[in-house]
Amino acid sequence: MDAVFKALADSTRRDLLDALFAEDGQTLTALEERVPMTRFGVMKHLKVLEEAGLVVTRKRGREKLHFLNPVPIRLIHDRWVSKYAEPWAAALTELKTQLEDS
Amino acid sequence: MDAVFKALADSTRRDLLDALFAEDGQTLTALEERVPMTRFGVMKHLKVLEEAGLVVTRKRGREKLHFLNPVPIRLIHDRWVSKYAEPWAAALTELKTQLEDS
DNA sequence: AAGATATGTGACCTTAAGGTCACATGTCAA
DNA sequence: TTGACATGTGACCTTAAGGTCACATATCTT
Repeated sequence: MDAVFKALADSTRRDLLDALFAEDGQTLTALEERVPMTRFGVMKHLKVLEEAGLVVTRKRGREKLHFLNPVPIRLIHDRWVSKYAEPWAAALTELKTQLEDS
Repeated sequence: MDAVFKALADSTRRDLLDALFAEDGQTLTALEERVPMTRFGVMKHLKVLEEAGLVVTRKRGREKLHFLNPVPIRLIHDRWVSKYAEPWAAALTELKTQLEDS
């Protein structure tokens, strides 16, 4: 899970995930144009995302297609974010209840 | 928001947030004991967390009390995580519906 | 077969992150 | 008011992250 957090820490990588969210299965060359960086930088970032399980790939001839895998984000949501986000929602609910009672 | 992602990227900092989640308002010396590191390392991490808005502090005499602020995590949940997590939930719901229909 | 296209690898550079320490400041308590 | 306690600051070191490039390999196309 640490690898996922670390992967999400870089804005370029989050942009790449956004690009794949908008259009899945893109090739390296296609992704390169979405980001102000050379092909090699993008490759490194994609490797980090892949090793974190956030991106999964498939080769088609000489091309490498990149697909978004939302499962790790989902896991972080369930096992981490919700822990901090839910008490907030609970507090709001309680506040709402108190307001309605008054 | 980038600062929040970067702050969450380090496991020591996540441990510190956990410690504050378990017991809010802890002092630096108290937090130091929860983590295998000198006081100075903890100070740096707390500074990062504070600058990201994840921790808010109050001074009481010579002590500095640290409080967890869940709002940035909530924002990341709403503006980022949910984007990737919800389609997954939607897919599960759809699958569930299809199974029930068959 | 040959050139164009798509991706891979390793070396390399620069900067910043993570961590420690010597030293300094502020505050409490007897 | 002196010593113990809590925190702050700046210098310093080491490692890794982010990025580029020269070069190599694989694949398509004609």
